[in-house]
Amino acid sequence: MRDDSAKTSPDTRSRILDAAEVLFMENGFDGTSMRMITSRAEVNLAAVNYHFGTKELLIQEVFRRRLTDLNNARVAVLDQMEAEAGGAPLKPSRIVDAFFGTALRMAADVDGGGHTFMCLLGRTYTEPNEFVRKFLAEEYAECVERFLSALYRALPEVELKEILWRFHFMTGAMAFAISGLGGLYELAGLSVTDDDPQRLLPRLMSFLLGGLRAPLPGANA
Amino acid sequence: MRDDSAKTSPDTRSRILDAAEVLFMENGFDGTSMRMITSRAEVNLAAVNYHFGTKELLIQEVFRRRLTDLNNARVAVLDQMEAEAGGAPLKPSRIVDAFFGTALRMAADVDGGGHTFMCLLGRTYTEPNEFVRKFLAEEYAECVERFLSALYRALPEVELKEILWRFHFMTGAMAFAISGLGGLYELAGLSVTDDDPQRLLPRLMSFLLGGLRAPLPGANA
DNA sequence: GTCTATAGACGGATAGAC
DNA sequence: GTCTATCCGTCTATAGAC
Repeated sequence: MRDDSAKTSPDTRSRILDAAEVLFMENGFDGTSMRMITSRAEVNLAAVNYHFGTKELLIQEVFRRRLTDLNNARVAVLDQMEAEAGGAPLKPSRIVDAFFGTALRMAADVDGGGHTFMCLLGRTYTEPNEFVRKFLAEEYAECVERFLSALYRALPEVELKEILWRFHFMTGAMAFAISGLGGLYELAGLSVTDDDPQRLLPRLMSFLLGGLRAPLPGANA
Repeated sequence: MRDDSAKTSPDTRSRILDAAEVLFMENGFDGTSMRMITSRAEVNLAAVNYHFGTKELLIQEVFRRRLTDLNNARVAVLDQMEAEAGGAPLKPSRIVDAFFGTALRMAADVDGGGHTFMCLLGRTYTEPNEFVRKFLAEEYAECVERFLSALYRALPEVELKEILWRFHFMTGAMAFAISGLGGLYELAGLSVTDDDPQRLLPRLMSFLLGGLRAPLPGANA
């Protein structure tokens, strides 16, 4: 998996990452102590610092491990579609699916931890912690730029700034779709969580596309 | 303001709440210590426990102080519209504006702290902390129920469960509109934050309405 | 690589004088 | 109501034996 020259025991390292992922998702970064992580992973406390150095670096690695794959997968789908289209603009629905659908399909993988990770990611989007922010921005930069310009070619009548905003709104809707506070409705006798996960993707997709293609707000002020 | 029998100095109490609001927004609950709060508020450390008891109760009061007003304002607008309509269903756009527009107008109040609070709220939506969750659910219950049934009457051809989901997605988009990770695009030479705040409301509104009225996902499986 | 033990700072909460 | 001083627990990180 990794080509570090120092071939560490993959077991300990991965168990730490898996435990940290779950606990960060459930309790946040500050709400999760090294001791909680090591006791869940059943490794020694000092092992974390041995393998990752500091808590901050551990957090980074929790993200990097999955985010690299996710964004590579997104770009790969986009590459493929653009190659097939041969210069013609793509349909917005296919671009949206390549970005948000890929993430949602990762979130559907409950056993492999994809679901946990996407919950964590959704939560982290609104965490203004400085260093996490910086790190995510770097990890996302390439991928986001590719998708924004694909959308701009697909919707030439829409200003780039408008597309940026709508991409932002779509990200928020997706974050909530995965990790949002479903419990808000429980008191109304309703629930959003005990639903067939298979239907989430089409539900979200039609919402996102409706929003993306909505009439533009009133003329330039 | 408050009719507690113990008439405490309003100054100290409010200064603590104001300081806590900002710091919770910037650093989260676990990332904010009592000492950070009291030193920002320029009050004594023991004053927090004197006025609020525990940190948890302080957190609750930070939310309760503004959320009660916000949700009352939302319901008041809805009441007014329903009274004028005299039994006829309302336009979805007016319902959406009553709920999300009211929040966004609160978020436009930067000096009075409304902006800070809405950022905090957006962040807290994805904070799975058990007791905050419970508290928010109770605070929201009445208001959300009112708006969901108003939407259901306005869109009788849409299943209630579908409306619930779309309300959820809309909430996510709004949370990001206010407090989301705008910095994700900065590396692409773009920005979503240095924009005219006056234009946010119409931008978000057309996106939300586009999503709400989007064609329903494929037939029942 | 893995362990024990501990340093050293900081957390929430409180006792008790004024 | 406001203050100082302090209890006591937990935190991250590291030193050093094995």
